[in-house]
Amino acid sequence: MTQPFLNDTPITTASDQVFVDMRREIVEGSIEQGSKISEPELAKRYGVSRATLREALNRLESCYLVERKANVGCRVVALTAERLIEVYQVRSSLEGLACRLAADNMEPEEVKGLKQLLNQHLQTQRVKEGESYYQEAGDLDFHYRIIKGSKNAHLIHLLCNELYQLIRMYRVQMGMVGPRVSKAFDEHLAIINAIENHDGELAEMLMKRHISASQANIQTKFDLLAK
Amino acid sequence: MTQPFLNDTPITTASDQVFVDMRREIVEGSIEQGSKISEPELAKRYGVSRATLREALNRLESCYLVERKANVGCRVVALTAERLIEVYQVRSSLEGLACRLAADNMEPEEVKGLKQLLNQHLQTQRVKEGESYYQEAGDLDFHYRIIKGSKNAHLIHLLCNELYQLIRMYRVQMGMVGPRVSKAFDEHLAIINAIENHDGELAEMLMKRHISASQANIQTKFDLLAK
DNA sequence: AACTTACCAATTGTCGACAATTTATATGTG
DNA sequence: CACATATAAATTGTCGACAATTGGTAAGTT
Repeated sequence: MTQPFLNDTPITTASDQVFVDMRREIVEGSIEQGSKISEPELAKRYGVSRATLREALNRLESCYLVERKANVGCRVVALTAERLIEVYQVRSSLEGLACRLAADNMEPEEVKGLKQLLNQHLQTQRVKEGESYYQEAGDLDFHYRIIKGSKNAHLIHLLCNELYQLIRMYRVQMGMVGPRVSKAFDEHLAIINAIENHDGELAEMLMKRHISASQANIQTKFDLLAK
Repeated sequence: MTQPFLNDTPITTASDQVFVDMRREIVEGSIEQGSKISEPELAKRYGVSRATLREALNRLESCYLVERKANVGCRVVALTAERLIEVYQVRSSLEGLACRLAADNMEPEEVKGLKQLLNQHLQTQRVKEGESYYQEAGDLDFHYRIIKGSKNAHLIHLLCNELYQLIRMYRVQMGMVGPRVSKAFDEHLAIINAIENHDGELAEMLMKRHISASQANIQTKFDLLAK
């Protein structure tokens, strides 16, 4: 399976490696959300100089995982309910656009691959009940392929390289509850059909709705924490 | 008048200054589009070390004005017709969203200010025929205020700090032709009315259409160059 | 005890130098 | 002469050290 949203760009330089490593740690939560980042400490930990670490921090800032203040320093982004809403409003709009474009621009074999992915997804889901990892990766791959199907390089970059890391962070750290899985499957199916019929308007609407449902799901976690 | 999209964040550090200076030069074209950037050369020119310059280059990359390749270097973005389409598809989607949100979230006095701006715009336009600078700034300010009126911090950052510099670059270097001015005024007026009536759906649609018209206008320039 | 001020430690910003990589030039071979 | 190879120059990536700024601590005043 393609590894979605884990950046297919080759890791050539040392700061690339630090960037990828830190990104993973932040998304997965082993570097805690909202925590302050000490440049000397992390530079030592990754075995690089501060210059290299700062290069990585800049890249992390570009994908919204850390926030910087001049002469003060860096903090890991905090996962708040407010930010979730803001980010998902943007995501819904952009991925709706991607889906509409995909309905026009996806190649037949790409659509075919998408269908195969969904079948595979279905089988995996049946066999491994409760095991959420594969479902997670499968869902990401689904979105990933549609975004790429838009053939809009700017949009692809914006979603895959910049925004999706933060979305993954919410999903990984807040988690997804169970009953959503089968519903998501049906929604994915409907979206594929719309794309196959080149019905961009419908595809966009279905994708937006699908993402809204996903948002509501995560929102639940915040509501539970607040009570 | 508020200076839209020229970043209200205070300039504290040296790399801030270089970033702002270079940004202006790139947007205005005095650093040519598509040209290679030599770090040693520019560092000397701005009187800073390469580390400081590279910090600025990272920020410029975040707002899509330069592109980087590992071990190769930096190039100023090239203004192509394809990219224009891609960027404006994204802009239309996001600013449509902003406009819809603004219809719900703008304070009455903000709407009032928007109307005043439009009146001011009208007068300026009558007095200074052909003088496109004020019209340009006025139009940017108009969009700027609506985006801020969305009250979505992530969206505001995305549009004002990241995307709009590239859009300004197209506008400044490709230019806007004449007859569009008065039409744009009418379109602005219709958008304000929709916002005032809290008709988000209509406001979004009008904004998208307004931006499409703007795109078509710039597209004309490319078509002229191609013949 | 509360508040201000001065100092100190720690952190970030910036610099110049070195190492690694790429690009251009020159040399050699079919 | 075209092409591949090797060498050299230039550029980017990385490092360690110093300067500037910030946040906290302690001393001092009312």
